[in-house]
Amino acid sequence: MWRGSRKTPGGTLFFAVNDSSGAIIRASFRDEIDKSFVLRKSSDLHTACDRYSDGDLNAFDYFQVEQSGTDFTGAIYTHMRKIGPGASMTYGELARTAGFPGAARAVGSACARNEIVLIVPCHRVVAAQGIGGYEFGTPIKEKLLRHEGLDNF
DNA sequence: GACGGCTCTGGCG
DNA sequence: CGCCAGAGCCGTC
Repeated sequence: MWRGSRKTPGGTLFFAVNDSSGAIIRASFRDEIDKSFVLRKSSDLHTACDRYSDGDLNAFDYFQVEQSGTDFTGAIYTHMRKIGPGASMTYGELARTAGFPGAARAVGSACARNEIVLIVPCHRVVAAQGIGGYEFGTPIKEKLLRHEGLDNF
């Protein structure tokens, strides 16, 4: 495992990657990565962050992710990654799309437990009435959405 | 049981 | 319209 960090429009993103699989296992706007992991200052993920910041909003598309969870959260995260940049979906819509109609609230919980922020774009999931909540504060969520071209929040 | 990044309805101004 | 209870709803711990 190795770790790294890079500045993004949402603040500094701290991440961890599994070197055997190459998959991202953690990404957060808080520095909560295991310090025993080797620190890397550059990688394709670092460059992807730079590209994303420069406007290449699909820069994370190719990256593999590994995240523990249940069948439910797995389905939610999978369908979450299908929400393209510049788009958004409500908690209820995502629930229905993933095959769990009526589970809007549970989707909120799944978003809150997402351990690979930004790459798994939980910030694109909004409430039916407004922007909805965010683990690191709605201002950051708003900045990200704005960066992706959604000014209506 | 209890608790969340929810949602819809109904009332009130 | 907008704002504020109230009451369901669903998966987790």
